[in-house]
Amino acid sequence: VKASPRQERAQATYERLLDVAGALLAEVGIERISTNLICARAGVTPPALYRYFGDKYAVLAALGQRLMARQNDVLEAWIARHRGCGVAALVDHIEDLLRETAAVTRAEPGAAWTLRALTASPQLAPIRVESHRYVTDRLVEAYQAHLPEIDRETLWQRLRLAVEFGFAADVMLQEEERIPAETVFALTGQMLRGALLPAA
Amino acid sequence: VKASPRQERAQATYERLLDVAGALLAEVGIERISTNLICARAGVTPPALYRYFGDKYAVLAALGQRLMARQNDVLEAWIARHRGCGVAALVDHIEDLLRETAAVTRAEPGAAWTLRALTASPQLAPIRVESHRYVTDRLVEAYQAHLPEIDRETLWQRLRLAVEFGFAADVMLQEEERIPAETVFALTGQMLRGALLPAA
DNA sequence: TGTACATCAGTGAACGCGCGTTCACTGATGTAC
DNA sequence: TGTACATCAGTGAACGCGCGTTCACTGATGTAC
Repeated sequence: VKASPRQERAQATYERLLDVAGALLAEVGIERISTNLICARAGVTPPALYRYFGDKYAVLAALGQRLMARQNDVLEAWIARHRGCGVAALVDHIEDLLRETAAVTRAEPGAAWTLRALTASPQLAPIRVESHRYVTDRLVEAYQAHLPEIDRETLWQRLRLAVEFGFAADVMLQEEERIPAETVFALTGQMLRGALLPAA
Repeated sequence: VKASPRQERAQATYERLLDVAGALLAEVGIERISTNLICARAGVTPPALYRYFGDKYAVLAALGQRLMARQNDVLEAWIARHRGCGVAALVDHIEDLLRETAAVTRAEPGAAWTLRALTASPQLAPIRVESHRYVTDRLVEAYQAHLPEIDRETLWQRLRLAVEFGFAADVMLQEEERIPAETVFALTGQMLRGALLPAA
């Protein structure tokens, strides 16, 4: 039964703790990050952290959820933008979605490492899987509206894999500087279209 | 300056330490695994571990390298099998490569988690990137032989992304039971072909 | 084939340190009258 | 507008535990003659 931040100062502390946690994931990794380290960097004492988070994993979970929520906002906006334009628009503008999602990841220093940590920890992995499934559901919804004749499960599977690859590309961006970001978007978009068009 | 195992017993101990480390990565994750825990599970005392490994990361690095070496063996065999058959064979049999690589991952209990840990730790990530680049180089070599007219860098970038997605699919296999393995292979193969054929 | 010695492969026990977490408390902010 | 009180947001200091790692040593295996 943890408190949620009610006052402005508290809200700032809460967000700062998450920001610091993300930065530390990038610096020392999930295997070396610690609550004491997060607190020290954030300029608060440990009990301040435990006021808002039940334990260490709750911090990382909240960090991951905050990041994925921001990415989902991008997704919702993208879907809303192309929903009325037929399935061709949804397929043609995949690159936009990749680019905008990548912008969210790039904006936060430790975002890519947060996503990686979310994959690597057995304790956190379900959070990521759940989010990817949610994203897939929303995409299925958007596509199915224009393609009532397609088997829903088939569409789900194709989009689920597309989501996985989309995030894989996102996370690879900063890691492989031998491929320009725009090339990654273009190639990934091309691949995903290849998997979606036969269904469409 | 660490010893390498010379006698049979030592070799067995060395391999057992890596096996246990992989299993523990799956059970407790990279953020909770410890040398003491590995040793206890392997039935040896800590100095036995430090006889062969300089520190904790050396264990995980060796584990990752052993796994990726096994996957690379599969790759070499696959390339050798299709090298003489023209580029169509290389493109058509991508699913075989995915299937055989996945078999290696499935054979070892913690293999998928080893790959995830290798991505999530800033200390270990370079090992994985290097291996993926190596795999890409070998593939470029194989493809380029049949396609001398293609820009080598373009080919490299396409294959690099294909490698990333191949491993992403591999790691997703056990995590997303809503997609059958064969469907993952088929869809992934289809996507990768989509990115390779325009170049070919 | 047997023995002496060198090398290899471990054990037993502990070290200092930082971990995750908690207790009892103080200071800051909001609210009622 | 000022004061009394409730609630919120932190601090200071420490806890026990397991971490990564090491020292000095013993037991097992290989080798030379």
